[in-house]
Amino acid sequence: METNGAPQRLRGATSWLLGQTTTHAHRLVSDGLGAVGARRYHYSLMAALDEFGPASQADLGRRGGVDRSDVVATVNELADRGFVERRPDPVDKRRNIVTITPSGVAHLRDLDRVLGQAQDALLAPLSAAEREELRRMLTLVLEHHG
Amino acid sequence: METNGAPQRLRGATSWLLGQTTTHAHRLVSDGLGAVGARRYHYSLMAALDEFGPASQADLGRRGGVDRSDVVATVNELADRGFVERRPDPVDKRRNIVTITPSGVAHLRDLDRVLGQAQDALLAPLSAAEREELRRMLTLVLEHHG
DNA sequence: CGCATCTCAGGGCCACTGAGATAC
DNA sequence: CGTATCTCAGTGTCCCTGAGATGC
Repeated sequence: METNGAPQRLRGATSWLLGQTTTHAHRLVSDGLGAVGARRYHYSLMAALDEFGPASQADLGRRGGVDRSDVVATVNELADRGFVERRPDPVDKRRNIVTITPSGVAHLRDLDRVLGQAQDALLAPLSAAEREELRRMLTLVLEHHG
Repeated sequence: METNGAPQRLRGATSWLLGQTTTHAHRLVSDGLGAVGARRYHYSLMAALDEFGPASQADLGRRGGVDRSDVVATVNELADRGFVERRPDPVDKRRNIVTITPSGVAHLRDLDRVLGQAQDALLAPLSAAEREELRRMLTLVLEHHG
């Protein structure tokens, strides 16, 4: 990632800077998650389950920002490893209710630790105040487009 | 992109915010570029050519942050559309020298305009001072990891 | 009926790896 | 010899679309 020698056009473009920064973030996060056999979708879905409780796959995808189509495969993987359970909703037979297991909760805590480390590594050159300011600005942008 | 209802774990994680913001940036940029038949790699390589002049494909990839393998396909596409020329280096026969054409320069200006609009749309909720601060912090992070 | 859900198949972009041929 | 370049083939993640089957 040769950012120092990059063209001025790119170095001055915030959208490019965002992309490059996210590439670093992806690498740090994916490496960390990969070391415990996980991917980003795993974390998104388990975090949503942990915070909001059992949910249908459609709700799960909406809350975690994961596409309906990818929810299927991700829940398959999580269920294979015993981190979630998928069972039909007795009330609405279209739905599968997904529940996080105790083993899944433990795994989620591992992922929290891994992601915390990745984030510290990523934002190392920023002070605590700067990190908060960055978080605030990104949130502002997201809310504007949400 | 249901960011408002997302789990607190995600909303508070800068790496996730970065990813979400970049997703929006990607969409805006890709839509804009797609409307003129381009992709991000096209812009990276042509910007590098315009700023640094003709270069071998390896140098081009390093400057534009594009993998050696993707440079080949991208230069193919750009050459097919007449935006760059690829000819063997008479001095070092391993190399292909890639040159941007006048038509390529004109196309690059189109892309500049398109990307400027995309960036304005992305950063709409931020003041000029905030945008500069964001740019500064991202640059800081990139330099730290570069 | 319209609408939602789950599932499968597949595409597109981006980032990358490995290997081979060629030339320095 | 080791190193560098170009090219091709292929992998993996993420994000998305379309369509079918089922049930509300």
